[in-house]
Amino acid sequence: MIKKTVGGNREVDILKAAIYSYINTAKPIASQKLVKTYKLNISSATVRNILVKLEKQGYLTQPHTSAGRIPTDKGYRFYVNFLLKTELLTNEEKNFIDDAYSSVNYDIESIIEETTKLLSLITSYMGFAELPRFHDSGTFKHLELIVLQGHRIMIIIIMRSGDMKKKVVCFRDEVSSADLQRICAFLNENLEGLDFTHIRSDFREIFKEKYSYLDETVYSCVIVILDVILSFEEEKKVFIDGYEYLMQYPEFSDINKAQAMFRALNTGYLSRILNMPIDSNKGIKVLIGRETADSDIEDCSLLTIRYSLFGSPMGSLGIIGPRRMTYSRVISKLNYTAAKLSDIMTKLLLE
Amino acid sequence: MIKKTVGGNREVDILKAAIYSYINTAKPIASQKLVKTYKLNISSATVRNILVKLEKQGYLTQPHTSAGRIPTDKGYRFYVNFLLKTELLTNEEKNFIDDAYSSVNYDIESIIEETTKLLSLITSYMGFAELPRFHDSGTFKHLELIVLQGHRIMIIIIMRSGDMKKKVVCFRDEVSSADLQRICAFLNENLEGLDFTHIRSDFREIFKEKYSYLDETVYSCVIVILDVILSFEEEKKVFIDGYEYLMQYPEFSDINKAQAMFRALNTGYLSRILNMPIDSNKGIKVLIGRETADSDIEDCSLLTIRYSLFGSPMGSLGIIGPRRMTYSRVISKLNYTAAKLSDIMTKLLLE
DNA sequence: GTTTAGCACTCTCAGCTTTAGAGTGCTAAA
DNA sequence: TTTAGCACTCTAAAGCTGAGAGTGCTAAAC
Repeated sequence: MIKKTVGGNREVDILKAAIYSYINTAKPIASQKLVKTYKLNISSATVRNILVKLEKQGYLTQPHTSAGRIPTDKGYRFYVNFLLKTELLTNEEKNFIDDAYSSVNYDIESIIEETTKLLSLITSYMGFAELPRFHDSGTFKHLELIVLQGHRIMIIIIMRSGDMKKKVVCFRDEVSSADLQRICAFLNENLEGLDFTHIRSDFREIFKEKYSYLDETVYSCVIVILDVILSFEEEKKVFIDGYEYLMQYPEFSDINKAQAMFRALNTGYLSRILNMPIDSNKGIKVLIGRETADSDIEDCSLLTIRYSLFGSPMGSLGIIGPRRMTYSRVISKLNYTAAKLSDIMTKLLLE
Repeated sequence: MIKKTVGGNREVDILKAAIYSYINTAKPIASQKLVKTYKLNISSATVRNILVKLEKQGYLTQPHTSAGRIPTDKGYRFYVNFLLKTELLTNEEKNFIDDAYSSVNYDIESIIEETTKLLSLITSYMGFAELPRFHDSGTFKHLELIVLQGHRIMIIIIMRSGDMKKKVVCFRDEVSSADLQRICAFLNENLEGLDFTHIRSDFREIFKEKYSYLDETVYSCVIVILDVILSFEEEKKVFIDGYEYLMQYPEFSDINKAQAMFRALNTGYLSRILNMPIDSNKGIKVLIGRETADSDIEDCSLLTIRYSLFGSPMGSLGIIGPRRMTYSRVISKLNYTAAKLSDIMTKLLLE
């Protein structure tokens, strides 16, 4: 942490100004420019002395000897942690986001997909969002079993939210069509309206005790289906949009960097990141440069925030952009979008 | 068409060699290089004379006065139409494609998505594929109606193939839950096993006559649902994969071109193209450069081919790459992949 | 009539030099 | 502690140069 000098936090002000300037111009900032642009009442020589100090402390660096300064990861981190001012969205900006959701239909997948488009549109970075994981509020609606070739059964699960998933399983023993119909009817009757927690802890356990007398094939078939239903709780799919936006930034005019980034995103980088626990309690998690822990995207920053249903977090959304990012604007927009999405999704599930 | 000179089609040979060389090197080809590389038994001066002729006819062009020749759109077109030799796939290549499909599950959407990945992997270009449109062979399996907020009803349609679609509609008048249940049961009972053709021409018409006495609300509700079912026949979704591949080609080292291309692909270019009728009866449709009719991708070529179910075409797949493309290799691979996909999909629908 | 050798000409590309100017770090004085 | 002054460093753009790749033309050869 930077020590505040007596009579004001001049060093911090200069660091802030330097980072702010670099974010907006992508050009190293010089001592004299700092003085002029930010009307500092000190000479450029003094600023230079301070810049040397900040550089020694690791907040700034120089691309080459006689150039201005640019922020390091540590600099951005300090900026994000301590210097960021909350930037309020204008009414237009809010309306724009609201409008995007006003015409959305009641299909969770398309809402999430729409969200990624919206995110990249309003931030000009790449937007992403994952499908909700229904912890406790995903309520079972309907099961459909479809017989495919061989022993394969397609299990279709429809949630009350309108969300649905399908999976093909293959039973060891062939289950008769009549048995399947009975199993399907039985499960539909008993699971309707239950959520994951109840299906797991109540229904599944009770079934194990109560129905163990059943034919082995049928019994294990039901257990498999139940496990498939419950497995959806874990499953995630991440939508990404806005590949074209990132290329407008000078840091990606190097085609190799752009390519490396795409490669990382295509090999599941986001899923890995989103699966990590969110330790920050500030809502938004910020990964800057090397903090992304992937050399392919170390020139990027990644911001994620949870959206929630009925107040409990269900999934993440966020953006990826150049490390030099308009953090405060993006953070405000992410906050607003996440809140809006949470709102929409919650309403959607309240039939 | 190029006039064949007496005693052999030397001009055609040279055009072919020039295009072939440019495809493989991305560098303008010179008269002397042509003689040496392709062991032509004529002098470079003669070749130059021929090159001038070919240039006058519009098949070749020069980037600048004292450079070698590169093919024009017309040149590529001639190459593709008349000079292409069918290139057989090696066993390894075939096995690779087969393997990709061997582990696929029985979900149409994921098969198509997998196909796009496969296409970009085997061609090193961008792969795309659209979901099948069930013309006549899409068979209805099950309908589910879910009441959402207000007058909104989510219509879920499951096809016998395991494919499903959902749509939210809003009726003018509120339909009672009991009525909906009755409608749902009625339709499930009567539509099961019917395909689009029969639903449209037989069931829908007969229903109109036979059930016109019904309550106006219920009657129009059924018609709406039927129309939703039938509308799925038209609906398409195009999957794209392999953004990262295209950047390796020198023609896209210009970041603006890469960006323009992504922009075009993100604004529905592919859907527009795929909706156009396929006039060629050769199976593969090739659009070269300007033929793509979009200035954002005029440096690309686009190859599409239909895949089919039970022999009738159901959707398209293809690739987008630089205009300078290894056409014969790609065409073989597309042919094989489309055949394989048709095979898999057809088997999948044969319950 | 066609082909070819020969040659002057054109154009690019990579490398080099030059120059302007942006910006620094240091020093010594305020 | 701050600042003016200045020498120094480095970049980026512009201009220059020579090598070489390749052409088109011409006149002779086949």
